[in-house]
Amino acid sequence: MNKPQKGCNLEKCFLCNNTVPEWRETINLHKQNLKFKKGEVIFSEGQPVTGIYFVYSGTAKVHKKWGDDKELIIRFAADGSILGHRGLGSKMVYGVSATAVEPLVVCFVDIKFFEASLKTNSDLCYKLMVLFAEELDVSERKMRDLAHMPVKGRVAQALLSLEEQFGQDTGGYINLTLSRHDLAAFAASTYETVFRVIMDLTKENIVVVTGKQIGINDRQKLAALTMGA
Amino acid sequence: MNKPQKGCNLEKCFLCNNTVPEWRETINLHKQNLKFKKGEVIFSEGQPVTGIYFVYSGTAKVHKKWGDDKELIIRFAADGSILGHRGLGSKMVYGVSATAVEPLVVCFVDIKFFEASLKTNSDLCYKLMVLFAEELDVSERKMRDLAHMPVKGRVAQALLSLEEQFGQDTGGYINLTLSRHDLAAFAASTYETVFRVIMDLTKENIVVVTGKQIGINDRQKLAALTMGA
DNA sequence: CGCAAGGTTGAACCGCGTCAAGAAGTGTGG
DNA sequence: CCACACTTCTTGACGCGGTTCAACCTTGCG
Repeated sequence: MNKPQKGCNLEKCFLCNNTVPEWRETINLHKQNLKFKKGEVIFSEGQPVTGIYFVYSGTAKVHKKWGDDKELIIRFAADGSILGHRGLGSKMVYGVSATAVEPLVVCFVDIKFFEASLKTNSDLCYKLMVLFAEELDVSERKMRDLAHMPVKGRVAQALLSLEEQFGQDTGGYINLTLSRHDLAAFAASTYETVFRVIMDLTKENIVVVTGKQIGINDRQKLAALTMGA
Repeated sequence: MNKPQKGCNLEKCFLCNNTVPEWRETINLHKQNLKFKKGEVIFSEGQPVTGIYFVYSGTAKVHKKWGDDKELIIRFAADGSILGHRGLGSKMVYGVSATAVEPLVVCFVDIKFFEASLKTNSDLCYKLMVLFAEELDVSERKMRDLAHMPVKGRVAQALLSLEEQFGQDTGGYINLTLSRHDLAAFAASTYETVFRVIMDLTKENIVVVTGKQIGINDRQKLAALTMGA
């Protein structure tokens, strides 16, 4: 058994986790652990693809720009998530950006090596393919929501999915502190509108707000706002 | 060389095309050619997954419902496209519906057999994975467009992508006759609004309309409407 | 203490979805 | 071949949801 793994936490690494033990030593030769501070950019839309990242700890937002001052947050990547996997395929250019929203530790794997791993390790490839299928499913649901769901529903949906992904802290608040700007970008709306919606939800006792923390009181009612599907 | 292939057009079949020749006979045992008339449903959102479809000829829309009277068309599947591949993954339920918009001939492959093929044929699996990566890229771009692009831009985008996918007929019109309702659902808007936008574009000499046919005159100006990215 | 950055609120504007109603096609049966 | 019903097209008016702008009010920080 090869020891330190350069700090790699096997359970959280899609690559390590889906390959035979004999490969791990080789993998470690091609891995690189990286840290990012809050706000730091991991990679940017339009950049040539260099590799793929596995999140060990912290959180990153995956986002896409519109013009100079608008963005849409596609998803958040936390423990165990993969970043930059859309760099596969033909174009070899990142289609999205990734930025740390909480201090982030990732494992970087060179794209060439990752591609080679996929081609030789069919189980890894299959798992990744299934992951893609699931992400596509989510993505298409979101498209429909964006097209037809009013803002209040989108905010509700955003809060629910954040709680589902990050759980709650000891106070019952969603265990991710997000700037209101990010929340707006995630709900595909504007700062002011999201502010007003959250205020509404507070008055209706559906959510509780303390500073930047948001907690969900009435999941039932929140979910009702997302109906129509 | 095994002959008829039950009518399978190898060049257009992702499965046949990405597997070794020795497999083809086996594949043919698990294949089934099916025809659908315009308007017929291939599969529906929420149905359990039975298999995967390869389009030989004709066109289908892939769409998702919102409430009872609204839908969003995610994409169109034509020659060589795959339908129902999102049925992979864990849920085993179609997340979208597929409906023929032009008389359709498809090849149906049982999901169990397809999964087995993917697991034994790593090249096939890799190709599908790359296909997913590309679809995800498109899907995420569309999400951003839905969030930030005004209707006129989305119609422009819709027309450009339709022309790119289907080419033009002898008269220079987009080689797919689409009901205005479908066009609206594709541009994620309403019948009336799309009507007005198309009228605008006609007045500006950017597009030409004859009956249901739509032709693009000025790709430059259309593309300009989609800018902001 | 003062300035900057973000939070809070009001008001105006406007894109576009909705409704309604008439015109123009399309089909069907007598 | 016409009468009738029915769908699709076309256009106008209206109003709501949500973005935008701008002002004022906090809070943190050097």
